[in-house]
Amino acid sequence: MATTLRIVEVNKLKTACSSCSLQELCLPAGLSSNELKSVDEMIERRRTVKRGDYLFRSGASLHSLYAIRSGFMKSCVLHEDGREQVAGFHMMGDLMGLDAIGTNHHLCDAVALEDSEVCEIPLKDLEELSRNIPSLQQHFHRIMSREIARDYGVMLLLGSMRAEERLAAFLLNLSQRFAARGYSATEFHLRMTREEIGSYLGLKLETVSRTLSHFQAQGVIAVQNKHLRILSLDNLRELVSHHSCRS
Amino acid sequence: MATTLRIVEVNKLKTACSSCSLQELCLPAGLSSNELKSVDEMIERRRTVKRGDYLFRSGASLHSLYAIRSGFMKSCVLHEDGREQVAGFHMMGDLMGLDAIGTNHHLCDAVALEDSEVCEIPLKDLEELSRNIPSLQQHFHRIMSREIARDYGVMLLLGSMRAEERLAAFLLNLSQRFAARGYSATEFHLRMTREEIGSYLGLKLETVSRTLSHFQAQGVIAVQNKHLRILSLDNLRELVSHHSCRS
DNA sequence: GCGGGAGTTTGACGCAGATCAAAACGGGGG
DNA sequence: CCCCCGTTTTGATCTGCGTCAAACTCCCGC
Repeated sequence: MATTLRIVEVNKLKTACSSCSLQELCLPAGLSSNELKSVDEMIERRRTVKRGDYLFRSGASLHSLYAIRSGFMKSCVLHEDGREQVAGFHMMGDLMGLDAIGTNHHLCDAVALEDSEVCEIPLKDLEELSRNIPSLQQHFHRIMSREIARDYGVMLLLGSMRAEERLAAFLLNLSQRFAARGYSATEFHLRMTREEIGSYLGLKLETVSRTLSHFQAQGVIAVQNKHLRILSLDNLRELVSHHSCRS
Repeated sequence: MATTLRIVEVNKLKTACSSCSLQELCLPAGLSSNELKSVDEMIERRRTVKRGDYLFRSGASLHSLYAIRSGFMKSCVLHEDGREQVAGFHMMGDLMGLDAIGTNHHLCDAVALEDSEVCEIPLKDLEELSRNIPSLQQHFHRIMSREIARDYGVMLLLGSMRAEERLAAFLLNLSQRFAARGYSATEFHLRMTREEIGSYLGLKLETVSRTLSHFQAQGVIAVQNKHLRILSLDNLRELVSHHSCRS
């Protein structure tokens, strides 16, 4: 009996927000331990998504938001004629599904780029809970707002940067996000293909490949297949703005 | 005395949500008349913004969100090197400032493209009120989510459409939004310059001008300066997808 | 009504990045 | 361990849109 109990406890611990290393990045950031418990109880279940599988599809009705616990995902917007565009790459601590609240239907696909784990957060419960916990409400609003801010950044990138700048900005963004999660800011695996990078950046895969080669020739980065090492963050930062602008 | 009272009442009526024609589009959509009254009391003040003036500037700290009551505005994201990009055009019923909640600082400029009136909504009050009125909370979330959805659409446009498609999509979007507000879907004034359209669409003003001329030559629209008439919504819709794709 | 500056149109030309093609690489499954 | 297919790299060529330039139009203030 005691043994059984302990096992249950351990299992709970393994997946509870209160023991999750992403606590401070994720939805429950800044909550008291009591509040954390409420959030914990709200999580419907943890779900694993195998590489290549869909977490949700465009058009599906919204059940829950998903907090990424581990892994790496992309979201793709679809155009009726079949064109698709990567709208974002998502990693641990990110919340997915925010675009679906407005219509109750997802308007992008979410696909795992490596085996991933997500926490399923029923929207209704989140709304109810955030009515009772002001700091949760506030943090949820901040998360949505940050997504809007991120999108503005992407619009700036797509609308007014040249290929080199886009790619440099993209690498810097990944670097920052890995660093914020305790990983190296200068050395990481690109989980996505060149084509997916290109789609996200509004470029063709050949251009992505050429530009990476070019950065390597300049000594700014070292790429070998999906493995990337940034040799000079400063040079990369310069590349984002100091190259012959076009507007 | 009675006269004075009546004048006050009339003034109040003129600006109260309960008598505002945008009720159903704006923040208080779907509220009971009692709830409407609470929202009304929350509005700090109405403010007018003259053409060319800033409603808020990038970097300024967030005080309030702004609901547009009348007029037309643009929001511009700034790049450190001076480049700027129009991130959106906003009209009556739209809520501005959502991007600032995440950091408490605005990250875009909001500029009036014609004399405009806005309702100032202190974020703190909105958060408090939406804790007590679930349908307000829900609608606020929907509004934020719709902004994210809109941004995804712009990303798709900037990342994978050619010039003609972008412009056609832009005109259709304006058309829908005017129609939703009770104006003509096929005839309206372009409040912004060709350069601003170009900035929003990731094109140069010359390309915007040429493309408009081209649409006119095809008989899809009639433009004269800022006055635009759509001759065939269907043709315009075809232009969005059916032109030689590039991905 | 007239002058001037901002906004728009149109043409000629150039270039960044798309497209086409083909070879090289790499890693997952049998 | 090897084979195969998806991914990546690199080169050659093409093209849509940017750039530069000049003329035209429309307001708005005087």
